[in-house]
Amino acid sequence: MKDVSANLRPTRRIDRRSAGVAPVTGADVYEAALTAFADRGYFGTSLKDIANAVGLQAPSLYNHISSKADLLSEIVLDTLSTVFADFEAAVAAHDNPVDQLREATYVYALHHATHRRETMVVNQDARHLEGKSLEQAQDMRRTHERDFRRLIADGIKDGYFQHPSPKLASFAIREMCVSVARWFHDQGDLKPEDVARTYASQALRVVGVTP
Amino acid sequence: MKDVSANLRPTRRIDRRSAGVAPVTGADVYEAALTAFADRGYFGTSLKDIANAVGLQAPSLYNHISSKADLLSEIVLDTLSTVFADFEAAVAAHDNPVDQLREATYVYALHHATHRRETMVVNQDARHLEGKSLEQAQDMRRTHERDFRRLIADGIKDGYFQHPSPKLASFAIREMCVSVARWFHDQGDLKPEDVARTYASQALRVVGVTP
DNA sequence: GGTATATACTAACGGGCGTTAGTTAGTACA
DNA sequence: TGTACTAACTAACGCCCGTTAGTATATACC
Repeated sequence: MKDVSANLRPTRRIDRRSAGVAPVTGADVYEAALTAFADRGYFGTSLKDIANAVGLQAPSLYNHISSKADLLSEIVLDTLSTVFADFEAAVAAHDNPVDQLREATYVYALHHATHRRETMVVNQDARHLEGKSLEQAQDMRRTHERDFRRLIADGIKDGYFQHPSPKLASFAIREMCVSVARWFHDQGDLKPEDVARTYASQALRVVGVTP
Repeated sequence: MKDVSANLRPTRRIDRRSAGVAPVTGADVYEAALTAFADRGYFGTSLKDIANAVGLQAPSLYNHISSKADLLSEIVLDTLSTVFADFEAAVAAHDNPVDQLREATYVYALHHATHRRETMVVNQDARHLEGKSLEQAQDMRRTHERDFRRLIADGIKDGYFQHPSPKLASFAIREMCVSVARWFHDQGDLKPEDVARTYASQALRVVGVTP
């Protein structure tokens, strides 16, 4: 590049370094990927999309990430482990199935309202993980599913709940919470806590508990 | 191609026409696309994947389809219009909100159990439609959503249901049905009708109706 | 002031994508 | 037997993808 007039031509793309702009961080990239993946899906998002969202050229992303797949697995595994930890804490905080289910549903619904993008990516794109990341994600999901169902099955067995099928009750309750991420919007009239409270009471209704 | 020994070399790909195999139909392609899209998503599926599934080379698909996008829009619009028609019929068949909601939930859950692939594609990939197809899909979805919510709102207003929010009740009921497509399997112990019946009664419980 | 490091850039690679063009094999019918 | 049509094939196009290589700029520290 010997063109000395380069810095005079306005058609030239500006170089982020010469523009006095703060450098992009790994967190910025993570954030942009989150938004893009949630919006258009993992395969519907290119690295160029993500780079443009943070004001970089695509190859510059590699100063912050190790691959596109790694970005996805970070999002999915972070989210799943948080969700699972929340569930365990909710159950441990109470000593009867009614309060345990109410609290577990509350934190599950709440998380899907307060972390819409993360949970949408988990539910849409976790299947596109590969290798060890996929296994880890599947393990966490299975464990959460098993424990949630067991909570309901025990509640039925001990007479707290009335329902013909722990399996169906568990799927229904969990999946109605999951879908909160699909329609909830912060600027609406409802606060995440309102939604979570209503969903917790819906969960109890599903298993036959009426206040 | 002047190689006269071509028909002697076993490494050569067989030509479907010379193999005495029945020709592929448009329905075959539709079916294969359905399975692939449901499994790996629209962007996760290549035309080569679909072609291989029916035993063709990718360009041969164009004897049966007009484009990949068209294949998606056909699946999505077919499914949405069926689902919406089912809902209308269910409501029209009864004259009180309790029976209407029970029936509407029953057919909605049933369709998600009996047409898993179709409904999964709708819910995962309808957003990737473009132009008029996207608008049509959004319109149908919005109408269904509005009518479902209105059914619940009216039921609350007239004292049949008890629930603080028609919006939340409607989302919860609809989305728990949608998710049936995600876990239901035909070879399990439950029949689609069993699941639908249980979900219908769960829906009534959500709005405070106890049998 | 010199050097190391982090962060950015451009150029380019190999590969897969959806799609089009042009050709060939089998079938139905005059 | 000749002709038209359907359904298949191969070849190839232009484009975008994720990623790597190599280079430049700004900053932090000695």
